[in-house]
Amino acid sequence: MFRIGELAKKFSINADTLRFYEKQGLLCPSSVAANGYRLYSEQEVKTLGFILRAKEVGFSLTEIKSLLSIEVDKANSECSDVKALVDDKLDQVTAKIQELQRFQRSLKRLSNACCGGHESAEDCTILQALESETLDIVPEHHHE
Amino acid sequence: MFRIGELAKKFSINADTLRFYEKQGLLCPSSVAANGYRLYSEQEVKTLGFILRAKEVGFSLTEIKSLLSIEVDKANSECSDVKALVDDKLDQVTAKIQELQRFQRSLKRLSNACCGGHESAEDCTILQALESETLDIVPEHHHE
DNA sequence: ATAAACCTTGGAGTAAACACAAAGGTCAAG
DNA sequence: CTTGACCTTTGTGTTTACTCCAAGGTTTAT
Repeated sequence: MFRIGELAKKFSINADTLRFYEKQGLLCPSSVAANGYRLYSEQEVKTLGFILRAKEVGFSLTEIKSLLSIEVDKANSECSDVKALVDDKLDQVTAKIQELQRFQRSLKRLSNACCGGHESAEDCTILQALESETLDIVPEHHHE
Repeated sequence: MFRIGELAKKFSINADTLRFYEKQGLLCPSSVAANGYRLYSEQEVKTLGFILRAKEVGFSLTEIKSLLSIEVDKANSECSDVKALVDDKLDQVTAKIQELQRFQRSLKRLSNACCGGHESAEDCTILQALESETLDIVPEHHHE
């Protein structure tokens, strides 16, 4: 059995995080000692590993709670339940990537259009684009 | 001159958002009427457009504040200042995309390994992978 | 005169995932 | 017997970008 600090150290996380997960209903100690200390068994070690791996692939704590509720009651759950959670997450992640890629394209376009030198920002193409209603790059204009 | 509700409507945003931007130091009304109503001029219309376009390319309000402080003092700023903000943002966005793509790859791997059918979750490859210390897909095991 | 549709300020609430601080109990070592 | 390293609970703070609410003043239309 592990005390909270031991379990935390084992996974390089904060003991507060374990208390937080407990409050969120993700990971409860298997027992509590007479002195009030939380005690965790090998089962909780496994579950915590599960939680942290689920985090590694992008699941939120709420989603992990859903995964865990299936995990503890596998017999009454179906593959499709699990896969649905993964596929929902996949859709979310894909949508977010697409949004960020739009940002990335726009930012690259702005960056490439700008000389980035010590010239005055008065003629900066980036600022001009942000001023333009269409976010367009204004063609270079040479002063005579 | 526009009252707050008029300006909000013009840009399809909430009047509360304009008050919020004001509190954040992004957009102040050009004057206040005798009755206390905020009044916005064409200049603020332009600035609000600038703010919203900067948001469209992914800038946070804090970053937009930096952009605006350059925008209002172009003469004493350089292209390099503006480009640095864009390039910093580009790096952030790129890093975030990479993180999400790692999630995406893992999630796809999990999804593809799972039958997603009405089989019991007891043999679900997704759960097995999350249980495995290495997040590996466990090869299919047929019961005899 | 009154109702609707504005406007004001101030402050609270939301999500996410913790980190941290305060005040105090517990335990092993020296 | 005291020190230090644990542990407990409770509650607050962080970040971002709003959104909403309450209580009240103003304006416009009928």
